[in-house]
Amino acid sequence: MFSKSCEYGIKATAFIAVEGAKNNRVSLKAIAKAIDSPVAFTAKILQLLARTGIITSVQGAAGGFEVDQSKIDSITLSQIVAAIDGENIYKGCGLGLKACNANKPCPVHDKFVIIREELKAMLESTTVKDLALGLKDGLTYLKR
Amino acid sequence: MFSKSCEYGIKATAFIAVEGAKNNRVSLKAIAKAIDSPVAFTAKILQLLARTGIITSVQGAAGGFEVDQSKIDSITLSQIVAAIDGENIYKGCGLGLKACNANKPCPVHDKFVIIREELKAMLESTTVKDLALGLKDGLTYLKR
DNA sequence: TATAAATCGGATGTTCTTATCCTATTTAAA
DNA sequence: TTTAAATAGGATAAGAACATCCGATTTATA
Repeated sequence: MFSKSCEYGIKATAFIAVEGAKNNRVSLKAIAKAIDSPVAFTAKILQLLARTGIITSVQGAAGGFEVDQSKIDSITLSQIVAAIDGENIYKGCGLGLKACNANKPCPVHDKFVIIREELKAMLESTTVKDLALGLKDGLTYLKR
Repeated sequence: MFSKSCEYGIKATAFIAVEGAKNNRVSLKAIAKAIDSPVAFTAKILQLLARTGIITSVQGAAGGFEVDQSKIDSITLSQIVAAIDGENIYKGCGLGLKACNANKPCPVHDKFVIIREELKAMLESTTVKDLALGLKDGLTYLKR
């Protein structure tokens, strides 16, 4: 469904948010360990998320990554996915046709419209806070 | 959502079904032209679909591809997708975790279960006949 | 029976995603 | 002010997906 980059990005953001709630700034290494991802590759994704403003990076010794605690209610899964994979997952045609729309539908258009609308609604209504809540309480997991 | 191979496979099957309803056996070239896909690459996908039994291939002069008209009601989108992309789209975890399930859910598990169930239901309930109907009547399109 | 049209399938090439490596820069703290 | 710990980011490598090439095989038809 999502690219591996995107999966890492979602997990990383969730982890950073949880630790942030405990006032812990987390390092790249700690993130990669927590979400079981390759360190250097994860760095690229974190840089991208930082440039997009979804997370904040702090350079230098004792540096690391944070998510603005005042924003965890407004940053959505949709924004993370858009930053990494683009919006094609829930906007593009199910058969990859550029000209596909209600006026010139592909054979699966009507069937996919419903799914994609729901996917979009779900991504837009799920916040970083939502992701973090279960994690914080140990109800959900990030590994394997 | 699907791989490019899968998109070609779905389009090709739909096209073959429509022509089959008119008693036309279609060649690789004709298929690639109709669905605007690379010829040799499309050949591989058609071979795969033929091996899986979703379509039938006829070798030699005047050969080509067909779909058994008695099966167009029972062959589903789900089967085409499974043959080409596997079942991970609607079975796998949204974050790519192998151990993710209701007992050990990832942070997006509950949100995705609903979407994936609907996607699965949609793919399983959409038959080749469904795909072909709109095309036959010129209501849906395969190109661009 | 020879020919031409078609699929089959192995080998190879290209492009994109994923992953690694290494150096530069930043910054807290000794 | 030096050191060490950390992110930034360019360069490169490995792997998978996408695509092409070409010879082998099959088969209808002239």
